Amino acid sequence: MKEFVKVMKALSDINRVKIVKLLQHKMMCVCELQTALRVAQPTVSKHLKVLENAGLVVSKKEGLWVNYYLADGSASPYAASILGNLRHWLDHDSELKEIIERLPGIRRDLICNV
Amino acid sequence: MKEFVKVMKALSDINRVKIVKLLQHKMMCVCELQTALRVAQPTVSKHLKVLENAGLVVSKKEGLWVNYYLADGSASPYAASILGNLRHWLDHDSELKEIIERLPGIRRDLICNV
DNA sequence: GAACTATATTCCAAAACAGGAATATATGGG
DNA sequence: CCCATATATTCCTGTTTTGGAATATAGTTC
Repeated sequence: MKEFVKVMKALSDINRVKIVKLLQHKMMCVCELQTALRVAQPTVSKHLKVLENAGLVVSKKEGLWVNYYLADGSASPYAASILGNLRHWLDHDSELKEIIERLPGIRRDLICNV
Repeated sequence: MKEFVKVMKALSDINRVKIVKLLQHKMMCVCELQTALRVAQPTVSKHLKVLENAGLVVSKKEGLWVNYYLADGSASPYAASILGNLRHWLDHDSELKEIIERLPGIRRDLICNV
């Protein structure tokens, strides 16, 4: 029950849903997500923590960056199921489409000083 | 997006999830749910409003009572899908099982002065 | 229509939540 | 070791959410 509610809670914030939908396209680091969502860096970090805790995303530290990926669902059957649904849900959301269009230009090598 | 988040928000409260799971067994009125959940009557009414607004339950006024049923999902594809999953999810939750056991004894004709 | 009753609404207090500024942590390069 | 940088954490503030007490509403019965 608690696990289920945790997944629901994680997806009951618009920015966190956006993050999940963005990660469907490619793995992203915090600074890329920050640019995509136009919010402060700590805000993104905290949302990612909630999502990871619910088993919806996973992180992999790679050098100075932390890359975030969609979870495979093995951590939570609820997360797995909703992630499956979200693969086709919300694809026509205008707010989301606007971000997806900007996505190709959002690259860490342009945001950071690589 | 807003519709999806609304469904997630509706199911991100433990008492509301309990209500959905209880309605899988039978339609119930407010006073029966109140007894089942052991919370105040306005609390139940408000939770039901949130669930109905998300397309997860429907209400039918019948005399002095208002009966609540699981929605058929026609109001929201997100609600429909999650309701489908919830049909088998959480069946082994202990907190929920405790309520289900009490369920046969929770009848409006015993609670109210019919 | 007056009394009763099941439910909804309003109002309030406590708790949880979201966002950003400031700060801490950790990794890489000199 | 020191500096720069990407991310995490802490702290604070404003907002939302939850729950119950009090009240309003609507339907039933007499």
